[in-house]
Amino acid sequence: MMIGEVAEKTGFSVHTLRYYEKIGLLPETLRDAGGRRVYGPDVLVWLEFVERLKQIGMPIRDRVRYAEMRAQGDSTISARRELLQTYRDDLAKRVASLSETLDVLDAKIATYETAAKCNGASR
Amino acid sequence: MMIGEVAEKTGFSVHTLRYYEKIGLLPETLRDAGGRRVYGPDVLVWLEFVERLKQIGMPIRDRVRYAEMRAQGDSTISARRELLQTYRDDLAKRVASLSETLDVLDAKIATYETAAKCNGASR
DNA sequence: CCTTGACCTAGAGTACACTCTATCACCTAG
DNA sequence: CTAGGTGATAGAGTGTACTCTAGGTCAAGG
Repeated sequence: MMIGEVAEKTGFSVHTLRYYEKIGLLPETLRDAGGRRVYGPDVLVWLEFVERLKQIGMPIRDRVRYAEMRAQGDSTISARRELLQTYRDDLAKRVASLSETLDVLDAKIATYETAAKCNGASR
Repeated sequence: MMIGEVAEKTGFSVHTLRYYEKIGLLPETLRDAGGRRVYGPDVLVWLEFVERLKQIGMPIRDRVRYAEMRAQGDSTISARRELLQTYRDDLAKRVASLSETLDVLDAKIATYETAAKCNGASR
């Protein structure tokens, strides 16, 4: 796979993919004779996971840290577990809080609908 | 209430509160004889809601837009409802996706624990 | 051959949302 | 009456995470 295809499949832009490689979030890839990056299919799985880490609000620095540990192999497993655990617990709280906000929004929207109806009826 | 007290009660910094006023996210407040802002208790309720809008990822521009509509009164109710509805629907999707990610993380953490145990047993 | 399009690098620029600095005014307690 | 704390303004600076530009290489199709 060339970089354009990876971009298309993952939703990251070509620029972003090169940027991710530069900061160490993606491993350095093989190059073809012309110096162009050639990716294996594994990168898609990894990028999908990175996208998840991004969506839970893990800052890029920690994503890089995680990527570096992953590259170092099994010796970093417990550190990786701890890192994920921290974000997992945080995420659980955030999901709870967001669910609550969902209810608040629904209530607010409901009052707006009532208000609109009353206006409509009275005029 | 002076600005410091509002900051303490809401968790926003004094700087941020003044910034919010400048961009229109907070209404201009009354001032005392010395030119200092004097807030009523309502501002706490509003700021709590603003905080929620922030946490669901509404960009500050839309928060300001919402604040401006609110200040304009009842004529903007349906526009406000629409704006909230958009973010509500988005939020519902995000909550679902984050719950999924929570499962992914739990699974990952579980495999790390298994890996650690196996290593531990073999050594 | 030459154009088109995908790729390359290094590095500058952007958007967002604050966050801080410098410098000043005012009030209260010691 | 002065020191400390809180308030004020305008505007500069920061951190995060991209995003884009300039200037170039390379392979394939017309």
